[in-house]
Amino acid sequence: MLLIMPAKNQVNVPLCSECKGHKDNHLFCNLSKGELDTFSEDRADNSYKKGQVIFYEGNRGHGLFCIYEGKVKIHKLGDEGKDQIVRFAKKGDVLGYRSLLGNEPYNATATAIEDSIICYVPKSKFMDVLDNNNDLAFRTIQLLTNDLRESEKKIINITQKPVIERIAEAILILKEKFGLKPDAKTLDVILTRREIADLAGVTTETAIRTLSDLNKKGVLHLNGKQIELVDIPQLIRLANVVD
Amino acid sequence: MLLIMPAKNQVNVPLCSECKGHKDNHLFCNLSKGELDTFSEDRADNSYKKGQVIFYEGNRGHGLFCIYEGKVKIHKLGDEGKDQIVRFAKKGDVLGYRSLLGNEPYNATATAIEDSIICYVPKSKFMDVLDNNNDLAFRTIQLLTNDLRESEKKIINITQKPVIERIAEAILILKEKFGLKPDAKTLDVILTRREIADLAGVTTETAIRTLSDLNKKGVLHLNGKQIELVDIPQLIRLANVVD
DNA sequence: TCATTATTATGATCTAAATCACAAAAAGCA
DNA sequence: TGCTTTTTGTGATTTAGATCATAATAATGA
Repeated sequence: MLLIMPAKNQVNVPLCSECKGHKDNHLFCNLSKGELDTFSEDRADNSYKKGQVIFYEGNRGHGLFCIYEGKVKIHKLGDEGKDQIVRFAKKGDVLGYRSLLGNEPYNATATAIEDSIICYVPKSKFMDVLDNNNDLAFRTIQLLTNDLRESEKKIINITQKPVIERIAEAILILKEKFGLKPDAKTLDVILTRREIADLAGVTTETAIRTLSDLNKKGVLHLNGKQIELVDIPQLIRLANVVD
Repeated sequence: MLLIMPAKNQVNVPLCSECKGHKDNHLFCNLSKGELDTFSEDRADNSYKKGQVIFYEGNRGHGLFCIYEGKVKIHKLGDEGKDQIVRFAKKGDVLGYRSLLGNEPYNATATAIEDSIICYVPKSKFMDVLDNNNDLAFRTIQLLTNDLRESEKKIINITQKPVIERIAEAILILKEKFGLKPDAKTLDVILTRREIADLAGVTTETAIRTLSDLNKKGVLHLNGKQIELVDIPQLIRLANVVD
């Protein structure tokens, strides 16, 4: 039994109002400098090593997590050790808002999949701003509708698609979320085969075999944990994405 | 090919401000009489026969549906005719808010599973109220977090549980949503075996066999489409619900 | 009312993916 | 550095549930 303790070393993170993380249609993109400064006032900036848990399913949260640097998986543990990855989060993404807003325990566990720096903003600070900012409420609704759409799509995929299509789709989900390295081919994220299996909802062995299949077919090129997308159109055809 | 045309007969439905549908923590429970009256102004009250479609996945909505009377299934059609029921709605429930808020096409199809009367409120009326009512935004967020929690739970169930547990859970979901008849035993909803299969994510044959199993085991008593819950504790144990 | 279509039911067969079992390679650690 | 643990990889076997086939029953509608 390996005991992982969260590393609570303070690190150097700019003020929320100076942070480059929230641009485009980020949850916080329309907040005023003043509102963002409120967040910084009582903020804790923690660093997490790969494998460390940010929060556990079933526990209650009292604040919001915002990823300054790094990558995180959101996953639910079933009975008998099976794990299902629900979604990923990366730099700029906000975690834990759902449990905060619904005032309910975390519905899933968040674990760093690489060394990460994650800011924690206490509930009260966020709620104060939310109460007086309709745009923030709208953007929250937007985030939730996105998550819900993806979640419902996943249900269809898992019930109605054979393994090769689910693995293909898993690879495309990773491409969508984390993008490709400068070579424009290799996925910019490192996962174990087990994690890919947990994302696609299959066993590790099946994921390994299927990836190896896609490698033989020339759709992917596997280089250890590096996954190169050789034939993206074919990958899309295989994933047979409905929407 | 059977062509079902929506029945657009006007029926007698009270003003929104007089409607008994929104109590407890209903989405509209805290709206003022004035706000509710705005909804009535431009409302259309339509009746749908069992089997008729309220809206189709992929189409765009321009308003909100509120069920005055009846029951509805929300479902997604996969390729090759397979269908997955995502959730149900009944008297008082609001439909289509997600597509409205996210400004995106319907993510699923809504079909009446019994004769229903459903009110339609145009988008503008709803948005006008939402813009000036923070409580409504909060309640919307609440609805979304609930849906999302259920959806993610469904993913775990489908990937990690054997069929008997999924069917048991499906029956419990129906009990939760539609309750029992005055006899306190029989589910207060009529579904085909195929629909129960579509809810649990299995084939019709498997659903029939599994229900028949539960019947033999004395957990359920099947009487045509009437399902009597004989041993609820055992049903819960079987469903092995995680939360 | 009878004809047609949809639904329920059950048995036989098949198969995709899980499980089991073991070895090699890689990663982590003292 | 060598030692332990984790991860990857492949083959053999099993099995849950899908698929196929066919009949009986119930619902629908002209």
